[in-house]
Amino acid sequence: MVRSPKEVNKGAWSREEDDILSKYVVIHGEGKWQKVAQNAGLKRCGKSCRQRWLNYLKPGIKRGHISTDEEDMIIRLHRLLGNRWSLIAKRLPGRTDNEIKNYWNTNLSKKLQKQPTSSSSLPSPSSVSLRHNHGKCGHVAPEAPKPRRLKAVHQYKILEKNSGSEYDQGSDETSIADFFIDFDHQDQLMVGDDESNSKIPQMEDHKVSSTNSTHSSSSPSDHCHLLAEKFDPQEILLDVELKKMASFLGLEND
DNA sequence: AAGTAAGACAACCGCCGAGAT
DNA sequence: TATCTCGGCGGTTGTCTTACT
Repeated sequence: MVRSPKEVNKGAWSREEDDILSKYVVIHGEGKWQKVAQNAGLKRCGKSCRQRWLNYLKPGIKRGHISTDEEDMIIRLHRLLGNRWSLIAKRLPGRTDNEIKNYWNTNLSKKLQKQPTSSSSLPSPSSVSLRHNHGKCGHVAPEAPKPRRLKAVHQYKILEKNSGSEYDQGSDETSIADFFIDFDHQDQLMVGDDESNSKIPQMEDHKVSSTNSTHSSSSPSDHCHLLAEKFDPQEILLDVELKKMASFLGLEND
């Protein structure tokens, strides 16, 4: 019998698999997911292991019942950031991008669509539309520019070339939409991670220890601090833009 | 009670960037 | 410098559950 050398399980994870993965990661730590899958004896691809761990098994993950506070936060952040679920998730300790994404697609997008188009009708960076296949839930409109991860370093280099002048001259008039299309907030928002980033309000009611434990303060963070310094003028600008946007959206009180 | 539609969510897929070699 | 590998991300799909007829 000829069998493919790699037998890979698909579909729902069993409790046994969860146990194996949890124990392995607790002992050996995260990372090298391909090896995790191999060494732990899981017939799963590395990606699958990573996703399972990050979304369900990792300590500190909150599941179910998204509070109104959290919901409100998701809505606001989505207005600002679009479908940047990972970024949004960073603002909601214990929540995963996948969960927020699902929650948005199944609940919030519809809820917002039902709402009158007065205050909350500003097209978000990636405007909400009905899912096309079954008309089930909202997704990015086909014509909307796909949110793509851009390179912070790239932006930083551009800024450096222009001595930071590109964005502090006349950019006040830049439309919010253009701003989102031309300039990606994500990486700047990520700079300095949660603790140092206060451009967007963060849920205060929980401090999840795991977020601290995963925050390495070695060389990568040095790099981040460096970037944060380089980005300073822009961060100020970002703050201004966010305030403008908040004002535009009637969210000044944030 | 059975069948069907809609909802909810877990998981997969493909793309991309960063780092290693 | 080019290529490869890994990890991260967002979009999409599959499946199970619930509501409705």
